[in-house]
Amino acid sequence: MIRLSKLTDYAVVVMTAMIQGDGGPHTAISLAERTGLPAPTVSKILKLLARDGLMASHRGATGGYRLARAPEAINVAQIIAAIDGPIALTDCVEGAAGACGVESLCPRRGNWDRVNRAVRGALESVSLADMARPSFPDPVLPKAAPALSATADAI
Amino acid sequence: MIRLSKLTDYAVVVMTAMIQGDGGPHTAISLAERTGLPAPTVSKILKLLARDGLMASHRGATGGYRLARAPEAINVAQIIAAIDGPIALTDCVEGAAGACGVESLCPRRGNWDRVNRAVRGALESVSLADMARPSFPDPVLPKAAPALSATADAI
DNA sequence: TTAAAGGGTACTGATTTGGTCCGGATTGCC
DNA sequence: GGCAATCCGGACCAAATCAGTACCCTTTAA
Repeated sequence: MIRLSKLTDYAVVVMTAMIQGDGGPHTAISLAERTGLPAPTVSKILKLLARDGLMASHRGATGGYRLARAPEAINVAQIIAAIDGPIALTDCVEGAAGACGVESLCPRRGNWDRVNRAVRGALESVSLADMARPSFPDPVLPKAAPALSATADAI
Repeated sequence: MIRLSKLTDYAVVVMTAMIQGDGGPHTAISLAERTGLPAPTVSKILKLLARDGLMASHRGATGGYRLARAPEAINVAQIIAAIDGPIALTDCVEGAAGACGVESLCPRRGNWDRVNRAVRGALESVSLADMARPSFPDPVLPKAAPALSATADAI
């Protein structure tokens, strides 16, 4: 499976929890309590998100975090980039010559880039607001197959 | 970054090498020599691909592997599925209740599924033939500046 | 019958990741 | 204006996962 770091999953949980709260700043502790995640982990996630400008942090006694933008203006690709770094499927694009071994086959690098772009576009099309919206009854999903999500995941 | 296993990358290299050879069966050894990859690793990859029906294996003294289908009929999603298993970004869809912690936030699970479908569609749209085709207008930049590729990878 | 080649299993090492801790900075309160 | 409480920031450490390797068995053509 394509592994998306667990931290990224947690990040969506934390950000969703912030949307559901009031507009005031949220402390790492309060978010940890509400999500059930360990406090240091939440703190780490918030730090990464703030570094990439997705969060606005305020220090001091009455400090805390709050979303830098509206949930509709934040997409999944940005969250993944903040936690896991740039979205790329292979490290062949890193520029490391030794990793490839045979350069004659390396032109496929351009094709990997095309795949990366496609995946990135798919991730950018989903906003944080979409993730927060329950939408569980599947009213809008086109082909859905709701209860069979496990089956749907298999290729 | 979204980590795609290195084995999958190697699988594309090996399959590309098979296309470039003649129609006859390829042994794991010969493919290892041509790609520069370690022989046991190539053997492991070929075994996985054969198990999923992407390769046709022939045992015995003059045996070897050959593509089960035309390169146009094999897409990247199938290769990933053969090596890494089903394509899913999070293990929240696995059905493990303990992993989520708070069930009230779990409705986002349905949204992750939508993201998974989008990514899967992007991967299915690229065939092995596409990956083998150079399609590299700029053959110059074998190992160019790492800074360039890094910029291209950034969102 | 022999040799060559795929198929399977188990083990080891390394890389990545998740989790934890401590120091520095800021602000409200006395 | 000083103090103390609170919170952010970076660094460190342990565990899990994964890539890679090696060995042995089965199968099949020569």
